[in-house]
Amino acid sequence: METRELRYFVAVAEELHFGRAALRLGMAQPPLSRAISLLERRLGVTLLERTSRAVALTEAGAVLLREARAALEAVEAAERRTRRAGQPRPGIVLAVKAGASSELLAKLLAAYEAEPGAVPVEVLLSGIGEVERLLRDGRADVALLHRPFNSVTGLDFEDLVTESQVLILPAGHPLTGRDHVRHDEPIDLPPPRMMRSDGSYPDGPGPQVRDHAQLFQLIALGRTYHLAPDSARAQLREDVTAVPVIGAPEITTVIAWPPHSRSKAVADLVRTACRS
Amino acid sequence: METRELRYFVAVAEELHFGRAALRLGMAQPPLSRAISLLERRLGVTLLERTSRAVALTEAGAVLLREARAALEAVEAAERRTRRAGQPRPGIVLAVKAGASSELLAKLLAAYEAEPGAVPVEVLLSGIGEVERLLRDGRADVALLHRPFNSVTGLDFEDLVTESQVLILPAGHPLTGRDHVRHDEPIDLPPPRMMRSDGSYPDGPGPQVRDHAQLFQLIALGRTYHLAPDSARAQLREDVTAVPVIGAPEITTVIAWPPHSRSKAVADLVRTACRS
DNA sequence: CAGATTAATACCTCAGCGGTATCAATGGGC
DNA sequence: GCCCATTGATACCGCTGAGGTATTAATCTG
Repeated sequence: METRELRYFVAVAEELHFGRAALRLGMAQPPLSRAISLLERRLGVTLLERTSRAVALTEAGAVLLREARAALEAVEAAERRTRRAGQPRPGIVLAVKAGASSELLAKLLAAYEAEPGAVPVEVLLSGIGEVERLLRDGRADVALLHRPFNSVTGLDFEDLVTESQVLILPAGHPLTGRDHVRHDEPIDLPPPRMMRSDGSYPDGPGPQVRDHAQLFQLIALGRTYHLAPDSARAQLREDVTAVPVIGAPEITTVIAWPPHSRSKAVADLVRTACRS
Repeated sequence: METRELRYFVAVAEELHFGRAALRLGMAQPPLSRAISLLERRLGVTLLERTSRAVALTEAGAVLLREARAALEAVEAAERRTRRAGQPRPGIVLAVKAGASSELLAKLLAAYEAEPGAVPVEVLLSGIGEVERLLRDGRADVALLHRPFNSVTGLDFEDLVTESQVLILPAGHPLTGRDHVRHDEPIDLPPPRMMRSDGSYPDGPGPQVRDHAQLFQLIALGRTYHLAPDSARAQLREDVTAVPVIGAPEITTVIAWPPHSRSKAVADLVRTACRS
């Protein structure tokens, strides 16, 4: 199977419409139809159930959609990482969830840069829930993220620090008088609805949130709240307040990397991180 | 990048010889040379350092070799899993290290088959160190393996049972009189040299071993020893003996699966395994 | 220095990929 | 119930580009 075929199939499977998929791929509909049916013939499997009015995925088609996405990400990753490695002075890209502990990051970078053989580290501040994708598709080589919030599925990782959680509330909120809240206490604010990596938002009450700046703005305006690791207190704005939460699962900051890409630079950075 | 280009590059990078690589790919040498240099031009990166006598990988070439192998495995996995899913009665393939606990396996299979909606499970007994590869390239959907012996790098897994280790020795060996040995005690036999997945063997003393049957044969002959989980005692031959080891790391049998492929059947099997 | 080895270049052929025109099937509106 | 819009499939054509053969250029060896 060629990546071209996979790209075609993913487009059709996502659009469930040959015309729109062809448009998205910048080609005409007939060759796309032909390519898909050729793919089906070669695999010996029906991927799409089509009537002349509608297209639906078969069971096998759903499997291929999942697998093809993963495979295409791996190919993209190969391309990106090779391009980076070919640069005159290749560095590594460290993805960090915007809003993660900046002291930890600063300490890590300082410690690594003091290492012999350190290469330039480009820090990529990434949006909510985007870090895993960056690692998988090769835009980043290594990342700091938070368990259990971020999924480390398919990644290698080492624990760095474990912290308790704090509840971040508007200044002057009734709960800010308390010295702690229990994790199961009801809060009279709706939870934020964080943007997913595909740009959609979960359903429910509460404001839609695209990034951390917006989140804190909304907290300050009294529209929502947020749970964060304890270290976030150091970088809070004046108009929001943190209250420790007891009974909530602890948050572990981990350093993660894609399983097979253990370049020396990544290995060094990981080792440095684990020592400090 | 197309998978064809990746296959070409991997062949050249492994052979470090355009002629042999072309032979392996079933094509002539000139179009292969051209394809590789076109790939380099498109990536804007030199992948191979060639003189008219020899070919060597550049730094970037080494990166692409690693990444391309992973990407090609993902594409192969997509193809295999889709083919399987398109079968009239698609089942799942469970890879088990030959020599792993057969009681656990039997119990798991029995429990799963009693589940509503269970699909046929094909058990694939696989060689030493081969299980991870089977999962990654789509020949298996889920596997039983042993931490920390098998690496679960890039896989999702759940712990099943944890056991202590036993030392497996020829019947009549002096240590078999003892009721335990310490993990750091010297043994007057050489360790077995297990075949690696690429067919090579580690250096050192001790016999080369291809599979478990051969291993136990060699133990019975007094040529080597073996460390195994406690449950292995149930399936020992008459002519070998197990002695508990104390102080050694425990062996955990885990059920593992590739991170993104959570089909319902795999999820059911995993849930069943964790409950029992 | 001659010959062997090996990658690159020149040139040719044709498979197959994509485009346009059209058909066939289906569902909705009146 | 009939017509038309919608949508995927088919037919056919043109051209890009992948692969083959012949040859050259460069380098190592005896």
